[in-house]
Amino acid sequence: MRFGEGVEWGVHVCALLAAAPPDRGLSAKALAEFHELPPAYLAKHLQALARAGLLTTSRGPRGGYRLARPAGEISLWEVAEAIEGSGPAFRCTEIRQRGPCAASAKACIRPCGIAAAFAAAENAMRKVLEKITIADAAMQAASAADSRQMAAFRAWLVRAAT
Amino acid sequence: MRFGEGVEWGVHVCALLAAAPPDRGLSAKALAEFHELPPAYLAKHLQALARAGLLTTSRGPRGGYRLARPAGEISLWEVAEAIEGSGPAFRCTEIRQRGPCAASAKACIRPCGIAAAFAAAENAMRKVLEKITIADAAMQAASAADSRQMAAFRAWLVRAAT
DNA sequence: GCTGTTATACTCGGATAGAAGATGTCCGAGTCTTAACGG
DNA sequence: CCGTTAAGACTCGGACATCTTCTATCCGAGTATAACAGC
Repeated sequence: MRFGEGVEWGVHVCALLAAAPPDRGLSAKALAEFHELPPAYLAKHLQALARAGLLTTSRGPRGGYRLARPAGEISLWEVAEAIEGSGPAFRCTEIRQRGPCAASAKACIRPCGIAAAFAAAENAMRKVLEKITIADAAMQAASAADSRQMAAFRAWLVRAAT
Repeated sequence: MRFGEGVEWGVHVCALLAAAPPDRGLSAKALAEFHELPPAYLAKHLQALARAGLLTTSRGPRGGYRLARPAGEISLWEVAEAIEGSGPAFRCTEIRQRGPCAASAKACIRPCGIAAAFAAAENAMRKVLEKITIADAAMQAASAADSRQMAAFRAWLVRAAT
């Protein structure tokens, strides 16, 4: 059970976009450069975020990505789901209905208890991630940075927005 | 983010072993037959469970697997971890330390806020799964079964223990 | 000087390879059973 | 009739293929920009 690498990238990128001026998009190339990520592959995940409605895109020169909603209204769960897909983590294949002692189909109207347990666990995880927003992540990152890093960040922003 | 198929198999198999007589092991072949699972592949997961100390093995004729502990002391989390591995679901690669605005190593003594958020979410899921035991799963399965299925199960048990 | 047009460069978007992990299968090592054999 | 022993069959254990998913990359489609020519 593991999250793909793209989830980490997606959250960091969204936090970066939250700190950028909202009237101006950041290109995939700039976003990749900021974290030294492979530009083409990051672009793939950015497309997934755009398809999910978390980012809006502008093409052409001075185009790029920006947050589709205020950062406080985008949860970490939405980002993870946009990149990883929306299926449940535990997929019950109903093996109780197979084999020599198969349960009758009538008895299987209620979901399998094991699947229900994992679904409850996944819900608990989802609830935590739904309560944490991109704004929270950006705030934490900003508070952890010293003045030197903040100055470097501002300088990078104006350069990336050229 | 998803659990492998082996986790489902492992939990079902452990629940089955919980219902079997504790003085007598069940072979991998019998366990596979019960759910119509590929025997060789299920054996692989059974080995993982044995390595993790959840099952004990006996070789030779009339050998097989049995629970190493009472079913009420084996949690679903332990089963999942034994099969999937113990690493964290979200692995922070510290991309904040890379790029033109890299955070200083000194500022990174405290863990990344994003990684902490995902770790908290994973802990929430783990806590739920730690509270649910194999005994609970076996009980639910038994209560969902009708009398016909219970009779078939008992008949299968004596045949598998031949 | 202003406006319309056109060429350009920059951006996203989906289609296309490669690597890693999960899935599935096989045969050898080990051991308990069992039955034959000798005492 | 009993103890010993050796063969046999059954079991687990790890090494060996196959396949899906994740990772990584490239080139074409589309658009705002900016230069340029005409008025």
